[in-house]
Parts: sequence; structure tokens; C-alpha cells
Amino acid sequence: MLSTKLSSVTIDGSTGAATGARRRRPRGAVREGLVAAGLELARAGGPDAVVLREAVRMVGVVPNAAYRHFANRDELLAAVCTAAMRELAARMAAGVGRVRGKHGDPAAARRRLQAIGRAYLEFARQEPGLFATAFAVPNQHAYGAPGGGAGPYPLPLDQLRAVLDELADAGVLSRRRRAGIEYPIWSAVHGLAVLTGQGPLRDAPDATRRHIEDVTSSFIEAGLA
Amino acid sequence: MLSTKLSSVTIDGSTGAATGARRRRPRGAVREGLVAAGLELARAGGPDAVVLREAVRMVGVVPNAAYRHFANRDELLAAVCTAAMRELAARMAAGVGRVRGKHGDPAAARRRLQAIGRAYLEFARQEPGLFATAFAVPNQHAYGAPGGGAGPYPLPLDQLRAVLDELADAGVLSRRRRAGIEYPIWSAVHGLAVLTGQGPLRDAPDATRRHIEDVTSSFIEAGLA
DNA sequence: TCCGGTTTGTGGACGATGTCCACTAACAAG
DNA sequence: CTTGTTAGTGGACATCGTCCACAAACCGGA
Repeated sequence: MLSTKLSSVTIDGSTGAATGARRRRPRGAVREGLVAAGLELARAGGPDAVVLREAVRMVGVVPNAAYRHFANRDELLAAVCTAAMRELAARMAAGVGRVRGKHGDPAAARRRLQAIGRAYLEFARQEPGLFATAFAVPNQHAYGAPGGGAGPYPLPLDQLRAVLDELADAGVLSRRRRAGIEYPIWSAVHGLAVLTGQGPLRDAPDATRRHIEDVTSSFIEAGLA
Repeated sequence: MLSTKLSSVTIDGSTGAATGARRRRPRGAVREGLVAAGLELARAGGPDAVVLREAVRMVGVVPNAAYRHFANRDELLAAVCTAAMRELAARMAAGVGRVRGKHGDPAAARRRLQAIGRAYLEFARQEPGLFATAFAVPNQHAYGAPGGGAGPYPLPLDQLRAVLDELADAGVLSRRRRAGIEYPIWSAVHGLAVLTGQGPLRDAPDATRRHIEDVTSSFIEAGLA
């Protein structure tokens, strides 16, 4: 098991009385705490590691308390997945934000596309648990709408679209080729992340990994022209 | 729960005595039965549905009997994953085998590449549980070696390589472009399968799905030339 | 033929998990 | 202060993976 003790997500430094300590937390604190705890569990072990009883333990509350905020474990997991997806989106936004260059500059647009892909793959490598969780939304629960009421950051697909639109504006990508090209590009990057992450290529040495990334990058660039 | 009763994987029409029925199965029968049962469970519900106690129930044996053949549940799951991967490989081989045309004919080679991709995506769509299971080999258990002692069919990557080699032989794909191109192509197809299967694109209507597939197909073809 | 060792299945148990029901303390409004 | 709602507690249950001790079936030598 090697259950390393994760950072506690305790809400307040309670008096910790022995029995029936019925201290009540501020509004929404338990729910947020559960999601935060679930996120830590997911970070360490992927979606399957998001176990309700462990999360409530971290928050310092009895198992049933969770059922005041989520209908069942799947609903908690869905909330955690959304949070994980938001973190991925944030990293992508940060990565693309670091690229200098005016909108409309072809070279800058190209670099932004690369930055998006790199951020995606970096997140998948550095946070395999969160990455898997972001895409493990349980059936019967929906992914955020494309417009995105999902959070402060646009979803990955929308960020990719924005950059591709910029490439089209800059003339790097013809209007004809632009149509729908977000899908093969996203697929290629996502597939790469999955195959080298938990998939059959997960044991490939770093050199091979880099080679695969380079080839894929060239392949995508070639697909633009 | 809606636990529909799956087809039983009983081994022999036993006498079914009440207690201590210690009938012993033919060599390896229990192990094979467990894998078959696990495969059914995986087909219906993915890797998480491969629950040891349910598998042994289907085989008609007590839970502990499984531990004579597998060290733990993960090892059983690993065997099931291998079986699922073998089934994917078989479908791919069948798909590519249906394509007529001599080795060396450029048009035939192109069609074979398409057939491989189509078989892959078709399997992912028709057997989502098995597809997910094939790629859900638990950590600490290895995927089959590239050469493939894994089974009667070459692994997906090797089949793809064979077709790409044929494309190179036929002159469709220059030697220079051939190097490593299996990775972006595999990634694109796999990513597509994952994203439209259980991923964020899983609720896309069929028309959109087809459009995405077409665009991806064109993208890959463009990457050859 | 008997006999001792190895396989393989059984019985019973344990801890952990998700979930349900009834109860009650804390809070908000009148 | 009363009253109704909300949010956390306590206890229980079925199910799951796994461990230990035991015994029946099988096998190869004497």
C-alpha cells in the first residue's frame, strides 16, 4: 500500500473534542474541502484513488457528511474531474501566455501552437494522476459546455481553436485547411500523452520519448501547410 | 445497479452437490475460465468491472481459488487486458486482411492503412469496455514485448509498422518521412478513439463524429506526402 | 499396491469501502 | 423563544480484496 500521508486538507484548527463534536463549518467549506482532498488523492493515484472515506477523513468529517453535498461518490469524482480539467486549462493558458509576439505575427502564432501542445504534454507527464482524472469524468456526468461555464479558463479545445484561428488570420493556415483541423491535432497530442503516459509506450526511455515528440510535432506542422 | 446477468462461463455441467463439492477441473481450466469471465465483465463495464469475486462466481468456484492462479486481482486484470489487446489485434488483422491487392501496389497499401485505422476505431466504438481494458494494464505489469510473444497476432504498433513499410516500399512514403511516422499516426488514431469514446467528445452526434474521422483521415494522408 | 508430497479448491475471517436510515445539534426567520 | 431547515453524527449493511488453516484430489516412486 505504501500510503504516504498526504497533506491534510483540514478546514479549521478544531478543538477536536472527543465525541459528538458537531462544530459546523462555514458555508460550502466542507464541499470545497472534499473536492480539494479528492484532488490531492487524484494527483497521487488517479481517479480510482478518489475514495470518499479517505477524502472525508482528510477534511475531518464523518463519511455520511459527504452525502449532504454530493449524491454519491461519482458526483464527488465528477467535481474532482472538473477541478483537474481546470488545472490543465490553467497550465495551458499559462504556457501560451508566456509566448511573446503580437496577434497576427505568423511566427508567434506558430510558437503559440507549440506552447499549447508542450504545456499539454508537460502536464500529462508531471501530473499523471490529475491528467487521467481530468478525462475520467464518470458516465452520466457531462463535460463542461464548449462555451465554458466550467471555470475561469477556456477548455483545452477552445484554447486550441483560438490559436488555430490566429494561424489562419496570420495566413499560415489556409481557410480551407483550417476547417476542423483542431480535431486531428488534439487527437495526436492527446493520444501521444496517453500512450506514453499509462499506455504501451509508458516504459520507453526518455530519448525515445523525445524522439516521438519531435516526430509528432513535425507531423503536425506538416499538416498545416 | 441494473446488473444484467451475463452469460455464464461455467466450465462443466457439474453435479452441483450442496457442500464441499471438491470436483477438480482439468488443468488450467479455472485459470482460462477466470480470464474468459473477466473478459466478459470488461466487455460490459471496462477494467473496473473486472471484479474478482464476480469472475469466480461465473466460473463456479470459491473466491480463494483464484489465488491459486493469480497472485492478486491486478494479475488477473493484467491477463484480461492482454486478452483484450489480443482481440483488438485480431480485428485489425482481419480488417487489413480483407483488403485485396498485391504487396507493392501503392493504392492497395493506402487502402490497407485506412483499413487498419478503421478497424481500430470500429473496435473502440463497438467494444468500448474491451478497448479501455486493453490499454488499462495495471502499473507494475508490462505490456507485451514489441516482437510479440503476446499472442497469435502482432501488436497494433507492429501491424501499423508493417503497412507503413509497405507504403515506403511502394514509394508512397519517402524513406525520410517514413522514420518514426508510426507514432504520430498511432497517436492521432488512438487519441481520436479515446476522445470520442469516453472523453470530452463522447456526446458528439454521429454526423460530427464522422466529420471528425474524415478530417483526421485526410490529415494523416496529408502527412504521408 | 500403497504412500507421501504437491496442487488445487474450501471455509471462515478481517479490514476497507460505498451507501442507507434514524437522530440531533446548529443555524435562520418569525 | 419557538419553529423549521440544514448539516453533521452514529450505527449498520452488503460487497470487495485478501489472508490463514485445512482437506480433497492428483501424481510419481516404492
